[in-house]
Amino acid sequence: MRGGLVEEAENLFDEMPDRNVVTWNTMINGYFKNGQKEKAFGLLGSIPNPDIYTYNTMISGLVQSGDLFGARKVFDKMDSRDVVTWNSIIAGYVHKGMIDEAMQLFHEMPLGMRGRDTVSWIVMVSGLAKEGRLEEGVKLFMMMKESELSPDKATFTSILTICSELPALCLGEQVCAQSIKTALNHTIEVCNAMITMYARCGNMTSALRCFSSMPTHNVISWNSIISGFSHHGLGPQALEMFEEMRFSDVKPNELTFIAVLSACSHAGLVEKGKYYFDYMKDECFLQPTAGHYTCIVDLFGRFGLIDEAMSFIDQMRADGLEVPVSVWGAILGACRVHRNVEVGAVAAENVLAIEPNRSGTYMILAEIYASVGRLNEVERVLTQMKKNGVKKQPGCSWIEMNDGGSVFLSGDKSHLEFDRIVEPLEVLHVDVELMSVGSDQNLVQSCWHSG
DNA sequence: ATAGGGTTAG
Repeated sequence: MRGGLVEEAENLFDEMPDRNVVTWNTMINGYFKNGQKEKAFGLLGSIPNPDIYTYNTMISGLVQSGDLFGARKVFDKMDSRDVVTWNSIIAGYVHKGMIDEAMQLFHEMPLGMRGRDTVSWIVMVSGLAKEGRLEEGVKLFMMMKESELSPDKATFTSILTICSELPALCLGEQVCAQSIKTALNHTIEVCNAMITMYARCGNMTSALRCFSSMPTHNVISWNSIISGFSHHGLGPQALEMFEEMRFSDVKPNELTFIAVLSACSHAGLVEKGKYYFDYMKDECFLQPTAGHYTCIVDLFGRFGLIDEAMSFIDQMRADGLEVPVSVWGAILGACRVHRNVEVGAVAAENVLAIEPNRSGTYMILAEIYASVGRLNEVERVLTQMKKNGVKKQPGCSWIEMNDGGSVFLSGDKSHLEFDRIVEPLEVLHVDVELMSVGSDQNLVQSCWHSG
């Protein structure tokens, strides 16, 4: 049934001498899995004795084919629902990004023995996380622990991912400890989530320890550790891991090469970057995506090879590919660092043609003009930005500490401890300036800007 | 026997 063999399943089904409700349900599920919604409804109309599995299959099939309201109709008509019924319809709302509606159903569903279970909780926790409502996800996870349900490996995976996005090392380490208690800390999905959590919280030592202690690795494990090193500017270590991966029996995928190419970019390894790009196409038969082109253009551009980056764009066009906005963005960033006014103007024009409402593009272009003293042009760009009704949002950052949080807005000095906070920042700034003395000024600046 | 969930980039 799975591999597109619907017709064969159909024939078998038609010829079966004694079909029972399980056979019917399996057939309905198969139709949905093969995108044949109408045939599924056809069977539903002729099934002699539908049971709760039949309706649950309909709900999940409709949800997965994107028809939430069709699923809701089935849900409303049912006179007895079980926990799977509820979880399926809740997952449907989550799938559509209607998280508040999902939450309402989560509160309405029955509690107790056959009611709200681990799956119900995790659907809501991961649903909140998908919408970026990470703190609410954590709160719900805490509430789940207060109930008598114990987390399983999907729960750990999901909450560790939230920790990596916040990021929240303390909570992440607590969750790791809990997973050890339940002996789920060696399952591949939980380990992969741990690697990402440690990496994104800045602890590559623990990330590597976790990776090394895993019994087996899959492509996600490798991608997680490689991109972890890459993210921290540890290009050589990232490439070392990739070379190790080539000796394993796990095949790299598109994401592996995003990590590898951006590692080359951060480490300034132009030749290696070119080599891996060709290796990906010619040896692994992977079609480069917009993301890969962006990495390679970023690699050239960061190193000041703007002409080479531009000829790469020509090559893309010659291959009949659209030049994605991210590629022009990479060129623009390179022109800022290397003060290339001519190409910078072209890149900005191309970015603005696709995304006219991003204030950052205007600001970078103005900065490029300012850096070479063309103040009339600076004025012109800022006027154009205003004319197009684009407003620059003030920069904003926040930090949470033991006794509460603090929010900072660019230009705002109203924080009670402003002076005490700014002092070490100024020391840091002086340190960076000192670093640039006696070394290549441009290089340090490029690191600073691309931070 | 048949139905519901989780992991990798920027």
